[in-house]
Amino acid sequence: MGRTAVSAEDVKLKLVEAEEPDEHDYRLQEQVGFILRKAHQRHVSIFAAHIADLTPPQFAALAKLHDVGETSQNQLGSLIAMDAATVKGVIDRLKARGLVELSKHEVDKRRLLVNLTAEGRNAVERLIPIARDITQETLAPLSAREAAIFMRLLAKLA
Amino acid sequence: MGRTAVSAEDVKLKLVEAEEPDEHDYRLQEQVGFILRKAHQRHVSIFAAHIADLTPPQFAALAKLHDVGETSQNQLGSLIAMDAATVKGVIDRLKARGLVELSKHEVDKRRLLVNLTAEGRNAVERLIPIARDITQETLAPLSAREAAIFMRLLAKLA
DNA sequence: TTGATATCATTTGCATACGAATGAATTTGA
DNA sequence: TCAAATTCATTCGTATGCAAATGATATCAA
Repeated sequence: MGRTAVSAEDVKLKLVEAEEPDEHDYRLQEQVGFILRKAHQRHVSIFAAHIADLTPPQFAALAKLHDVGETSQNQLGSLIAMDAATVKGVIDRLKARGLVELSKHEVDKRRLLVNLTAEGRNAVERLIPIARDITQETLAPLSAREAAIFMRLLAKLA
Repeated sequence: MGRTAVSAEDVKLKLVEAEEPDEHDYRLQEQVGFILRKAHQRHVSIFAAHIADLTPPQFAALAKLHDVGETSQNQLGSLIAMDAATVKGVIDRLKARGLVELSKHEVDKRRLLVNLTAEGRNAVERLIPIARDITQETLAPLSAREAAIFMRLLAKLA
């Protein structure tokens, strides 16, 4: 058989077939959201291996309180990227363990002030060096140069 | 006053003071875990804005089932980085909505096979283009070049 | 001043996420 | 072969994480 006429139909069919892999071929493992979730999971796991009795959000609350001192619950939440409902649970648990204490704002009666207790302060100061190790271990798969680039780009995303 | 004797005590004191900022100055906002958590939060929020009736883990389960076909619940879990307890909840909810169906493995009676229903398959195929948009929007703060670098480094971390 | 808005906190409901314990079924190895 | 170890799935308990509704208080504006 020699040359055969190529109809518009054939061309269309060919194009559709060529598009098909692009259309259906969705690689979950390459999507940023999926990998972000896995990287976060890995970090939480490293954190737990070093600090067994606090979660990352709990430590974040303590570290931020250590940094800024007394604040309202909501204000603290916005400093550590937690909504009101979430921060309440975290603070409740820290309070139950004696690491923070709560008091009412004298002037604005809506506000609930949060403070580190002496024990909470000791805990943060003891844990900060360990937290640095956790950061290091999390970034360990990257060279120093790569880690610096990664942190810059990650910050742009967050 | 002219030159004063400098004791070993003074030098030590000076060193301790110099270390202090390094010791206590822990910048939560610069720690990889904290930013990773925020980046993940942002992604979930973008996802929810585009796909209101499924969560990222639910979509991950559907997309992976679409990719690999029938698998056991645990196997699916390992493919999408979910432990057995978590994947069970996700699959239960997808089943309740008619997007997946379950059956027993003929040979290995321990296994629970998971499959897309016709409705589930339609849903995934409809959503995949939207999921691509979500990936794009998540990476939008980065240039194409930066995004490529970021994905390479993120994959190393996860 | 007072009525509308906004802010702070709480509660409820739902959805991951994971450790630990348990039970059923399968595989391994002595 | 058969006891030990492993795998698959379920359940329980605890901890984020967020939307939505609610109540109390504060601020703003007409």
